[in-house]
Amino acid sequence: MAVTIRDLSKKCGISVSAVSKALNGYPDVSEETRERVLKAAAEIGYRPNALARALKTNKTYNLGVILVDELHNSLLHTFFGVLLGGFRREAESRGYDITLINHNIGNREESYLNHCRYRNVDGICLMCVEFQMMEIQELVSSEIPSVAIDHFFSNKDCVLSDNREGVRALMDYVYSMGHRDIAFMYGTPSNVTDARLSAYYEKMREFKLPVNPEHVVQSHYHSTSHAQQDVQALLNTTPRPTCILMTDDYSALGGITAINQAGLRIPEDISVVGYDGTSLIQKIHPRLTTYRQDGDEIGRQAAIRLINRIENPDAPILPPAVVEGRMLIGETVKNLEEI
Amino acid sequence: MAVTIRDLSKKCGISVSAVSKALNGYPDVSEETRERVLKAAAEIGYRPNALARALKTNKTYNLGVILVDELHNSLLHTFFGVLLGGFRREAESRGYDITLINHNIGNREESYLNHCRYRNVDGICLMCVEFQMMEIQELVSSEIPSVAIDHFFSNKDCVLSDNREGVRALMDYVYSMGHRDIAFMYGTPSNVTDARLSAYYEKMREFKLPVNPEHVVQSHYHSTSHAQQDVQALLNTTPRPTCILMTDDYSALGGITAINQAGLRIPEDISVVGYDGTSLIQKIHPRLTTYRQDGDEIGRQAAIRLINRIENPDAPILPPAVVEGRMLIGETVKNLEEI
DNA sequence: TGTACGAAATAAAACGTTTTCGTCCAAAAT
DNA sequence: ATTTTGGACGAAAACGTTTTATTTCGTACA
Repeated sequence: MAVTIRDLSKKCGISVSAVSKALNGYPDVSEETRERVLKAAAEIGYRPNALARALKTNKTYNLGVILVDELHNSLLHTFFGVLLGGFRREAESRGYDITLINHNIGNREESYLNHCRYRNVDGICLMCVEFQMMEIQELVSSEIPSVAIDHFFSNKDCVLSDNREGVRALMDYVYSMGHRDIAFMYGTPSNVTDARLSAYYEKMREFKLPVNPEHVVQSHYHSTSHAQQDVQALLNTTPRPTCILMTDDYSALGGITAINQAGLRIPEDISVVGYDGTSLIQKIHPRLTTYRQDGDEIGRQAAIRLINRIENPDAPILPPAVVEGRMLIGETVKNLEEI
Repeated sequence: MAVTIRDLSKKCGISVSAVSKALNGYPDVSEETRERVLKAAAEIGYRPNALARALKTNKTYNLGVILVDELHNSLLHTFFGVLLGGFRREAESRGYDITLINHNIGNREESYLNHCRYRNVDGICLMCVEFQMMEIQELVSSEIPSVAIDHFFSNKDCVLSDNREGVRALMDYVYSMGHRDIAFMYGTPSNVTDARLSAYYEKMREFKLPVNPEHVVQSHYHSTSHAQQDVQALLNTTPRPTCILMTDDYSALGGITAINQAGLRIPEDISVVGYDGTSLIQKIHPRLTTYRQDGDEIGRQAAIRLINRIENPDAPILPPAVVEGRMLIGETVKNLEEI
C-alpha cells in the first residue's frame, strides 16, 4: 500500500493535522517541524492522494477537454492537436491535468455535463464541438466554469481566432495580385463561418466587385472529399473564378486534386488559398498560400482564461481574447498583374 | 451542492448501505427496493461521486496516456492523433476515461511514475516516449499496469506495428519495380528502428544486393528539416541511389523538398517511399508510395490489452499484438523495368 | 415450542485527506 | 501575581462512497 499522511505523522511523532499543515504551508506550524516533516516525507516517499484531497477540497486540478466531430476524432486534424498542445502546456504549468471528456460514463450514454460532474473537473474547455447542440448549451450554462474556443458568447469566457481579419488579409492579398473573380467556400454554419463569410462580403463590397452567387458555396471543414466535389462544380461555372478561397488547408488539398484532375495548373490556370497554416501543409509543393492561425496561442489563452475563471469565479468577464494569425504567402496565387 | 447518496437514502427511507447495494447490483437487497432506489435516483438526479468511490475502491476508471517528444507535442503528427483516437474509443466503450500524463505535479517537476501514482490511474499507455529513458523504465517496472506501443518487452503487454513486414513489403515492391540501389533512412535508435533496419538488411541480402554504407543513413522521425538535410547529403553521393526509403511520410515531405531543390523530378529522376500512410499524405501530389500503419487498430489493441491486464492482473502475458498494415502504392516510385 | 436459517436491511468502519476549533503553554502585559 | 496574548499543536468532524459485520424478522423445521 502507498504511504499515507498517517505514516508520516507516526514517523514524525506529531499529529496528522500538523503534518497536513506543514505540507500545505499553513502558518501555524513551526519552521522546525515543517522541515522535519518535509525531510521525512522525502525519505519515506510520501505522495498525497489526489483523490482524498479532491474529495475534501472540492478541487481536482483536473480540466475537461471536449473534442468531437463527425468522425469522432478531431485529432486527425493537426490544428486540434496544436490547440490541445498549447492548452495542455499552459494548464500543466499551472498544476492542472487534462481529462478527455466524452458522453458516456461506464457504458451508459450520458451527457457531457453529467460526465463532467461525475469526474468533478474544475473546468471545461470546449475545443471542438458543435455549439448549437443542446448538450453543449446545457454544459455552457451550467455551474461548471468553461471556456469556448472559436465561438462567441457574450456572457462567457471565450477565445477566438481572428477569422474576420484572416479573411480580410487573404482578400487584400488576392486582390492586390489582380484577382477580381474570387470564389469563396465556407464551412458548416457556425460563428466562425459567419465571421469569415461576412468578411468576404465586406471586402467584395469594399473592392466594389460584384458577387457571383455561384461562386459562394457552402462546403465542409476538414474534408478533402467534399472539397474536391465542390471545387469540381465550381470549375464548371462560367465564368470560372480566377481564385478560390477554401475553408481550410485540408480542404484545399481536395480542391487542388480536383483542379489537377480537370487538367488545370496551379497557379497558372487558377489560384488557390487555404486557411489554418498548419505546419505540414507548408512542406508540400506547391506551397499553399494561406492564413496561419496561431493554434498554440489560442489553446494557451483558453487555458489562461479558464484557470483564471476557476480561481476567481467572480471576476468580470472580459471581452473575447482574439488571437491574431498571419499571412503565409506561398506559391498558389498567380500575380495577374505581371507584365 | 450535488445530491449525495445520503439524500437518496433519506428520500427512500432506507439506509445508505442499502442504497449503495441497490445501485451496485448487490444480491442482498430486494428487487422491490432496488427499483424504488433507481427510480428515486433518477428523480432527484443522483450521480455517484467518482472521487469518493475511487478513494474507497482503489479504482479510478482512469487511464493515463503518455505522449511526449522533443517538441513536447506529438499530437502534431497525425499518427499519434490516430493512435490516441483508437485507444480512446475502445477505453471509453469500456468505461474508462483518459488523462494526459506529464512530468510535473502542481508546478513541481516530478516523474511520470509519481504523477501516475498521484492521480491514481488504473493503468498507463506509453504511446509516444523514448523507452530508454530512466523515467520510463521506472514506470514500466512499477506496480502500475501498463502497455507499450511500438516497443517490445518480453515480460510486458505491448502492441507493435508490423515494422518488419512493412519494410519487407516496401522493399519487395521497390525491387519489383527494378530498383537495385535502394537507400534507407532510419530514425533515432529504438525497437522500431531496429526492426525496420534489420528488415532492410535482410531484404538486401535476399536480393543479393550490395549495401552501400553511404546509403544507409541515420536521420530522425517526423522531422522534415532533418530529412531535407539528410537527403541533400544523400543526393551528393555517387552513385546516387535510385530510390530512397524514408523514416516516415512526414520526413518524406522534407526529402521531396530537397529533391526538388536539387532540380530533380520524382519519380522520373529518383524514387521516394514513405512510412505511416496517414490520411493527409494521401491527398497531396504526387501521391506518396508508403506503408500504411493501422494506427487506429494499434490504439484499440493497446486499450484492450491494458484493460485486460487491469481487470485480471494475473493473466499470463500474451505475446505482443502485432497489427498489420498495408501497402499504399502511389506515384513516387518509378518503374525502371518499363520498356 | 424452540431452534435454525435465510433474506433483507442496517450500523459502522474505512479510504486519505483538510480544516475548524480547541487546548496547552510560555512569554508578554497589566 | 494575575491576566492576556499568541504560537504551536492536536482532536475530531467532514468529504461521499463501499463493504464487512451485525441485526432483525419471518418462516421452515425438528
